Amino acid sequence: MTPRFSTQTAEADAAPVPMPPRERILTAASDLFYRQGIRAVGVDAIAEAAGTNKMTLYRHFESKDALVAEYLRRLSGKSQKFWGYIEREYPDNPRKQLGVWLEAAGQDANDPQGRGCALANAAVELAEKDHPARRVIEEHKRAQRDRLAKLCADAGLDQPEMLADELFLLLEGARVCAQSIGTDSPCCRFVRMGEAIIASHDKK
Amino acid sequence: MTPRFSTQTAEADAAPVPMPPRERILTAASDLFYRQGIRAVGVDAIAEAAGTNKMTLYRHFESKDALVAEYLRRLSGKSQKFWGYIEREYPDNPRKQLGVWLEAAGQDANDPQGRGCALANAAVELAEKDHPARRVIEEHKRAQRDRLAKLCADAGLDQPEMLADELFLLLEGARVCAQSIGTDSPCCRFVRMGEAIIASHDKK
DNA sequence: CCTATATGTTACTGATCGGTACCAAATCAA
DNA sequence: TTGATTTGGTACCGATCAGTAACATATAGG
Repeated sequence: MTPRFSTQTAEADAAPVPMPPRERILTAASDLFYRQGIRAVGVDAIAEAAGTNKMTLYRHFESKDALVAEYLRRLSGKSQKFWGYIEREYPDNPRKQLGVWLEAAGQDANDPQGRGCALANAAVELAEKDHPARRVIEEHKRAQRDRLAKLCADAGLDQPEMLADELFLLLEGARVCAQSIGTDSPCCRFVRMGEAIIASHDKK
Repeated sequence: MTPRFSTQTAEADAAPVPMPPRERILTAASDLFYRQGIRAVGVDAIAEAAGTNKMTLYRHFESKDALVAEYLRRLSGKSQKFWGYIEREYPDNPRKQLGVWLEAAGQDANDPQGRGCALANAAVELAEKDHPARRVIEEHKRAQRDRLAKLCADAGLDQPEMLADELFLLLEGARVCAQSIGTDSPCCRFVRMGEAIIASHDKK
C-alpha cells in the first residue's frame, strides 16, 4: 500500500483480525470528525461507531480533546510518511518529487468526497487557543511548509522560499475553497496554477 | 466611514440611539460566531450579549440556522460595498483597484485578532450540505472570484482567469493559514506574493 | 385615553453534551 | 485453575443545547 497525500481520513482497511478497541475508536473518530466536524460529533456516537462504549473510550483517552489531538497526530504522521515515500521513490530528483507532490495535493484538494485538510479544519473549529490540538496543527503546518521550501530549493528554483509560500497558500486555499464553492471552482485548476507558478520561478 | 474589506466581523459602533433588538442580536451574534465559532456559541449566550432574551431572538429569527444565514448574508453585503467603494474611488483605473484590493486583503489576512473569512469558516463548521448558510457561502465566494477575474481582465493582465484563481486561492489560503500557524507564517507574505504573481502575468 | 404590538421574564421541554460509578462478563497470564 | 486485567453494559451526573408556553411589562399609535 503506497502512502497517500492524506490529511483526509479515508482508509478503514477492514482488518482480518479484529482491531483492539483503542484502534477502533481512533478509526471511527477519525471518520466522524473528518466528515461531520469535530464539534458536531459526540463521544457517544464515536463509541457506538467503534463498536464499543463510552467507558472503554475514556479508559484509552483522558478526554474528548485528547482524542481529537491524537486524531490529528495520526494524520500528521501519515503526511510525514508520504514525504518519505516521495523521497525514497525519486531520490536525487527534487523536480520530480515536487511534481508528484503537486499532483497528489491536487487530487486531495479535488476529491469530491473530501472536506479539505483535517488539521486546518480543526484550527477553524477549535477557536480556543489553548486547545491541546493547536500545538499539533501548528507544528504540522510549519513542517509542511518548510519541507516544501527545502524541496523548492533543492530543485534549484528561483526564490525558493517565496515559491514554497505561494504553493503552500495555494494548496491551503484550494482545500478550503472546495468546501465553500465545491470542486467546480478555482480549486480544480490547482495543479495547472501550481505548474504555472513553478514555471515562473524557473531560472531562465 | 470607509468600507472595510471585511468578512471579519468587527464594528460595534456604539450607537447614539439604542439599536433595535434585532440589530443588537445580529451584532452580538456576529461577534460571537466569528470569534468563538458558530457551533461553540449557544442562543442563550447570544441573547445575553445582545442585552435581550431568547424569546425576542426567536421572534426575529425562526431558528439558530436562520440567524447564522443572516449573519453571513450581512457580511457578504459588506464585502459587496467594499467592491463598490473601490470602483467609485478609482474609476477607470483597474490596476489601482487591484492594488487596493490586494492591500486590503493582506491587512485582513494578517490581522492578529482575525480568524480568517467568516464565510469560509462557516463552510468548514457546517458540514451538512443542506444547511441554509451554504447557499449564501457559495454565492458569495463565486461572486468574489468572478469580480476578481473581471478586475484582472480590465487591468489588461495576461491570462486573467487563471490569475484571478491564483489570487483567490492565495487569499483563501492566507486566511486559513493565519488560523493554523498564526500570522508569523506564509500569510504575512501574502501581499508580496500577490504582487509577484501579478507581475508574472504582466504583458511584457 | 385606550388599544395593539413589541419586548422582557420565568420556567419549562426533551435531547444531548462530556464524563463517571459500578458491576458483570470476557480475556489472558501464570 | 487461579487471579489479574481489560472490556462491555447500564445507569447516572450536572450542564448545556435549541426551542416554546404563558404572562407581565413596556411602548407605541390612534
